[in-house]
Amino acid sequence: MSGRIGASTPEPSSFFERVYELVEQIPRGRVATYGQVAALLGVPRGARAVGWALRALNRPRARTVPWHRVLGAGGRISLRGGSGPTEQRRRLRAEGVRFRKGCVDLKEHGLL
DNA sequence: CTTATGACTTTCA
DNA sequence: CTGAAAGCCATAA
Repeated sequence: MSGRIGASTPEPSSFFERVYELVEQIPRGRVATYGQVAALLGVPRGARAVGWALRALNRPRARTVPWHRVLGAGGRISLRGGSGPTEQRRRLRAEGVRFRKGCVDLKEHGLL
């Protein structure tokens, strides 16, 4: 490591790490949308990129990232197919999140 | 460098 | 409400 970045600099290697860090900071009982996460990262239009980061969690190397706290626009579950949506809904419910017609109230659980 | 994919979002019919 | 299309971002090949 010659002249590499400062050791005390968290320096995220990729956009992924930034997403993980942010999602990990989401308090229990609270939910955020892809667009919100992307916006907080500085990319209001990077909702897709955020989806890519979470999708990587599917892989066996996943860390303790509460991906189930990330929903689509309007607090709606974007995941489709597989046991994704079911698992997410189940976990959120276990955290005290109330569902409204299959959607979550961002007014109550939104990041504010 | 270009191409293709995707756990997104918004708009139009 | 449902369905389709376009736009934008990041990564992998």
